Amino acid sequence: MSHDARPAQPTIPDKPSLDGLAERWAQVWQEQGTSRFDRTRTRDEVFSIDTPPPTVSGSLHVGHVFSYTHTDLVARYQRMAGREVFYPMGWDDNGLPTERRVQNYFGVRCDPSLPYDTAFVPPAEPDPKRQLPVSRGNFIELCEHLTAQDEAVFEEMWRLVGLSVDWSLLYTTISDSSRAVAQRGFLRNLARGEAYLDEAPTLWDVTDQTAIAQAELEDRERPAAFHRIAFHRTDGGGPVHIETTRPELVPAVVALVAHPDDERYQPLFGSTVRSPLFDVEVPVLAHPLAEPDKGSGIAMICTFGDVTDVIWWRELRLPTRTVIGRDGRLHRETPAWIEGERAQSVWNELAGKTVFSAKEAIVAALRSSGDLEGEPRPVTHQVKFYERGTKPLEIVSTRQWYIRNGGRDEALRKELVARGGEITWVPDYMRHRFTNWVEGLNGDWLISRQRFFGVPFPVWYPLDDEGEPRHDSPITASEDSLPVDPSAQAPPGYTEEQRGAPGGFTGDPDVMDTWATSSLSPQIAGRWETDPDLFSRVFPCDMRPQAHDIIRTWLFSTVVRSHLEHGTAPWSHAAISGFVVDPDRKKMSKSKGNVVVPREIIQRYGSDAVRWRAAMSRPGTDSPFDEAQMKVGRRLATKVLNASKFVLSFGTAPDDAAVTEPLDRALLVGLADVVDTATTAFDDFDYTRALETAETFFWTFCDDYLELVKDRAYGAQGDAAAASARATLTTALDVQLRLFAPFLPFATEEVWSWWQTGSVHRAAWPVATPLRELAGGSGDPRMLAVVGAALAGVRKAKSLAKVSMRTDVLRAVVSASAAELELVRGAAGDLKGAGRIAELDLVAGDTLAVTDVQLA
RNA sequence: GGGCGAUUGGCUCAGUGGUAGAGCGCCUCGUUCACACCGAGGAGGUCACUGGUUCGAACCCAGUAUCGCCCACCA
Repeated sequence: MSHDARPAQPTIPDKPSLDGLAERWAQVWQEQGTSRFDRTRTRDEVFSIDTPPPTVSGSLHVGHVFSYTHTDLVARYQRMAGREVFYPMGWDDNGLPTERRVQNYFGVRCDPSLPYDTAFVPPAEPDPKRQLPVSRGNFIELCEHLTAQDEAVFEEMWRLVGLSVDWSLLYTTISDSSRAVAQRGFLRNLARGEAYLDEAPTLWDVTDQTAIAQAELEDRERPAAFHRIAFHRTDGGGPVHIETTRPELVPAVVALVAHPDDERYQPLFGSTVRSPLFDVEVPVLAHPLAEPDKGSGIAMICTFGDVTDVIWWRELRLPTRTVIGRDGRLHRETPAWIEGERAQSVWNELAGKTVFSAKEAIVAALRSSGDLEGEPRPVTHQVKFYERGTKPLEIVSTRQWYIRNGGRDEALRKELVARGGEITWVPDYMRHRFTNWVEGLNGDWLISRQRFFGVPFPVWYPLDDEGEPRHDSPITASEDSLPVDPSAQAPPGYTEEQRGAPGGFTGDPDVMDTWATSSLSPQIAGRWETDPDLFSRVFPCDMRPQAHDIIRTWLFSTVVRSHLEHGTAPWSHAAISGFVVDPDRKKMSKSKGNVVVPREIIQRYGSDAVRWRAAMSRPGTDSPFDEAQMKVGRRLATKVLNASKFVLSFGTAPDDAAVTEPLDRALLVGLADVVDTATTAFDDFDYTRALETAETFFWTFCDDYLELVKDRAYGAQGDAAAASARATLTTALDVQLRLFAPFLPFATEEVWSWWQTGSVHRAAWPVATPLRELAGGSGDPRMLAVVGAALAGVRKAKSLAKVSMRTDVLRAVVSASAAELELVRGAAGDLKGAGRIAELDLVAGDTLAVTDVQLA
């Protein structure tokens, strides 16, 4: 309250400006530790936020700015409301995106077989077509070098946007402590049997040459063609035609399959057929997944053309005949099951070719052998891609690490759905995305990646007498040795000389997927197991803010890890942001070229304006980018500066000044209601409603209240009436600045500095009761609206007469109901002053109207 | 195929049972005594459609259509 404040000598600029405010105040907040977390506060006093660590290898677009601003709005509110806010920032710098950026930026690629080169310097002019092979150690150094640069740019942006994070809590996902957390989490999973190694068909990206998890898939439409191909019955019957979009997989066929009820094929069940060109004998089998109305109703099962093949292969216990390698090309060697001169010569045409070229070659061969019936029939179908990839995924059989996530376990799946149910979702309907995803899982979580810049698995494998690794008995690192790098350190009980030697050991060559680390962000930020005191004060967290696109990845995997390790949901609230989409409502993406660069927008309109626009997009809702909206936010921020300057120009009232005038009391009571509404809204994470409420009131305050009382505040109605106005003005300003502080941190802090001490962001969130008390327990909140309407009537008369608003009015008549007239009468002096009305008559009427306006 | 959301003035969106709202844009006028990064006033909508419930429906129920997003084992 202004009564408590001890205003410093106000130093108000003649022409207040938004320019440069962000840079100036961001600097001050940093120096004064305005957002510093006090870790001595108890858990119930703390509001902890599990901030999304942005991927630093990309560039920030305006959607990131909006989403992170949403978090900051809540953080600033909670801090003012008295909670000690734990608000860290993290950089997600490990993983494939960083590797790709390094490959392109420096023109290199990682070759783990090379030795570390201490004198290595990256090529001066990277040749994108000819990537220079570098050792794993040099490659990782380049990753670290480039991410450090990127992170500095990100941090500068966040300061400019005004995120009130405690930068002393900054973490990176590739740091020693994050690697230790990820490895510890993994070792715990392994010890409890939740992590396991399995050799299985795996979705494989042939470009990056790594396994991919279900959560990273996306379907894309691709043109394809059905090829109708003849298989030959071994009992001498006529040909059996299958239709396939992948004729290049004919050499990988292991069976044909039709629906058990399909009468057309029932006679064939149990018999065998021979594949065209290769003459490989395969059984004809029945399985309910085969759909009679698809293609010819009978399909060839290959190892592996798609995920259905994998299911058939597994359930029908079929052999494995892989023809596509990890590089996406057909094997160079002739597979063992391909025998005979003709089969061999066909294979020679395919060997080493890409899937695309092999398809052309085999179609030509099928056509000349007469096994292709008719012409291929073009279709469009959905093909699985790695979400960051450019080529369709293949399925290859590999040994990978998995973590149980309910994908193969009904009981665990139910537990995880229940955990999701414990979380308060903002908005609530987002919980369906979570449930939907969990219930649709069809396998465990594949966490290993055949890459380099990531967290290594803290395990080694003993080598048998032939030097072959024994994957069934991994040697694990001890927790106190973490982080470890099994490619550079020997396991307990071995020496480095035994690496690779028979009877010795070999390190696990893989790294964990990014999500296997970032799913532990609460544990990383809260320093799990290395600082139990801190962890107990921040975990489980109060809030997980994030966008809706990564519910299936980051949100879900965090729930999995927390459930398995701690037996709890990781947070009480999940606040889901929407996207900023382009004006055509398409998602912004670099490839579409519709990305809005935040720096330019911030420079043009200012940080507060951009934050205002972010706050106007409600949780979970996508909103189109519209530059015109930024102007509205800028106008508000400017108005705050100018109106504040005006209010303060009246001077503050004496401490014992009483608010006596009915209009002043009405304003305070109305403001008290606004405070209640905004507080409730913020408690529900509904920052948009909090802003709208405060903003609507503020414009009424400026347009009507300020106009009505300024004469009185100057002293036109005597000292007591002036003191009442001044006390109301300063109190209302003080409260409104605090209401706006989360949204417009820079403009409000600037004004605050003119007349208050300390930061507005460490001031208390306003409460309603003192406002109502200052209003003397009375005050009719309708009064301002009614008197404002009467003033509008006078303005309208002047507007219609096309005269200045400053034109004097000789006489005006206000007609209204008795109750309304009573309200107008209470502020008649103010109304006459604001309208420049000499004589004001009040007469009874049905609805409020201003008539008989006689202009001078 | 399953799920979720949306459909209100030219645009972006509030409004969850009681006489259609805001901002932007548009039109008119004013203005340098807080604010031209300004002020005042105005025009503009049968609330996607069809039924139902109700004294009363933008709002509740059932269905339809269109759009968007998420998910799915489409050879």
